[in-house]
This record gives sequence, C-alpha cells and structure tokens, in this order.
Amino acid sequence: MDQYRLGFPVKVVGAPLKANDARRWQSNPHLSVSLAYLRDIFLYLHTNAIQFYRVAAQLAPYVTHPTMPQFHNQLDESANELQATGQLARQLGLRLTSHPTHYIQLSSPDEGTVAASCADLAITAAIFERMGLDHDAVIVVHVGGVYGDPVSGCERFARQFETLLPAVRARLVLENDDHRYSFEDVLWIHERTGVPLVLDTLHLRCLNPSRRTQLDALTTALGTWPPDRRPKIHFSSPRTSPRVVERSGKEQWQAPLPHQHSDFLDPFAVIDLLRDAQAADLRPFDIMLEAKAKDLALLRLREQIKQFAPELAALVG
DNA sequence: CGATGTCAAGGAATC
DNA sequence: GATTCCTTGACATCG
Repeated sequence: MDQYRLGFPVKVVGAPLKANDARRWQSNPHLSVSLAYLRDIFLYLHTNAIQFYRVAAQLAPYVTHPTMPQFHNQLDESANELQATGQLARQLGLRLTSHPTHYIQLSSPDEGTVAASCADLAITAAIFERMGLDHDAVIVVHVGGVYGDPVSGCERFARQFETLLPAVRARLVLENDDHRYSFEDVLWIHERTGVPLVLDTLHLRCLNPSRRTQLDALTTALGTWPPDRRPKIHFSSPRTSPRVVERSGKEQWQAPLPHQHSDFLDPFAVIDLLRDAQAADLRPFDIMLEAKAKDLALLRLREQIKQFAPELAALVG
C-alpha cells in the first residue's frame, strides 16, 4: 500500500457528479439517491487512482430533523444500497471519511445542542457501519465553541466523549482549528480520552501559541493513533488571490483571510512535509487535501510531485 | 434561462 | 435580548 494516500473532500469538480441529494424537504430527498450519486463518484475515483475521499456530511437529508419524522427511517429504507455501496468502496480499496458540519458541538453547555450533535454522529457512524467499513472510516470533528472559557470547553468535550455510543467513539477523531482550540488543546483532550488527532497544517500555522514546529506536531499527532489504525492529516495552502466583490455597483478587491483555502496547493510545501516525514522515518499516513479545485488540485499535485520530487512519487497514492 | 433569495441546525461579535 | 456575520454551494423560485 502507498505510504501517503492523497484524498479530497466531497465535491468533484473534474466531472459533472453530485455528492449528495441536497434537495429541500418539499421534494422528498433521500439517502438512497445520495448513495446512487456516491457510486458514480467511486467509479470516478477509481478511474483516477484515488483511494481516499471524504463523503458529504449530509448523505441522509433531514434524517435527524426533530419535526420531520418521515425522514427518520432512511437507513433502514436504504439497507440494501448501503450494503452495496460499502461493498463497492471495499472492492475499490477506498478509505472514506466524514467531516460533519460546524453544528456539531460536543463542547456546548446546552444539553439539547449536545444531544442533537450526538444523534447526528450516531447516524454517520451507523452509515459507515452498515457499509461494512473498518475503523479507518473516521468521523472528524472540532472541539466546538469556547463559551467564554476554552478550558471548560475542553473539559466538557472530554466528558462528553466518554458518554458517546461505542460505535461513535470507535470512529471519532479530533482536529485542531484555526482560531479557538489549538493543537495543544486537542492534545490535552487526547491525553484525557485517547481520541486520535488529525493535524491540520494550515490551522497550526494560524493558531500555534506554543510555537510547535510542523514536524513536531505531525510526529505527535501520528503518535495519537493506535498501531492498527492509519492516521490522516489535513493539508491546505492559504489563499493569496483577492476576492472580487460587488459594492454598490463597483468591483472591489478584498484581501483574502489567512485561513481561506487556495484553489490549488503549494507543491513545495507538500514536498517539504513529505521529505521531513521520510527523514524522520514517520509511519505512513493519509493526506486530505483541502483546496477549492478539489480533485483537480489533487491530480495536479501528483504531477508536480513527479516533476519536482521524483523520489517521492512512488510513495504517494 | 438567468438572476436572486434561501437553506435545520450554533457561536460570537456587536449593539 | 436582538441582529448580523461566518461561509458555501446548490436548490428553488421568480421574472
């Protein structure tokens, strides 16, 4: 198996493929439709030799909506499709992951918010379960809101983690963010709970109060994963191009925010990271590439690695 | 068909 | 306590 598998999230831009059934409730959207879309995406991934992919956060529309019970049974209604879609994923050797929306707030002091978050996570875990995916099909979350006191936020997250369903706990992994909970914060939660950590390299550059080096953070993050599970990281490059906005009929250029993703990736930043990982003899891991050009960014990066770091090309999948 | 408003959901900043 | 932004794409509606 490749030492570093490259992946991309959700939306395919290199082909006219949908990632989920995103119709409004009035049109009766359904998980089985999302799964049909997903199978087409899997074939596209296979065609391009991509084996790592983040599925849409909302495969089963409105499935946990509190006032729309007609949507609550979608997993049972799609039991056969779930099984078949999972079988295809396994046949093609795909590693699938999920990154639920920011509405997932396990650090919230509000019981209802936490309960809704847990319900959502349980559905995602059940979808992966019914697809027959192993525990490398992880669910990535952030710590959540700060509510005035980040220490209490971390404590609430850690306490909540212990009460999660085993099926959720077996897949949940935690990512450092760019303005609230730093890598140190998620490391503290890992030490309390054992939850594996997803290092987001751009977030580390935005928020790194302890001035940890990227290689040190990478080494530490990989070490939070048990030996029988394959770690993953998030990688992106900061946007540098201006955003053109319309202000009272006139075009204005706006500077991008540092945490915004660029369309494509800085190939040399990736190459430096991989060379560092090689030199330090770190274990294999997968890299989720967060770039606006999605699959096109991945394919371009692959070519650039061949061009600028041919010694790495055979290690990158 | 193209333009425009809207979407389930939370949090934080602002007033 | 209420309002708006965050941020993103694509659906849905309207002209």
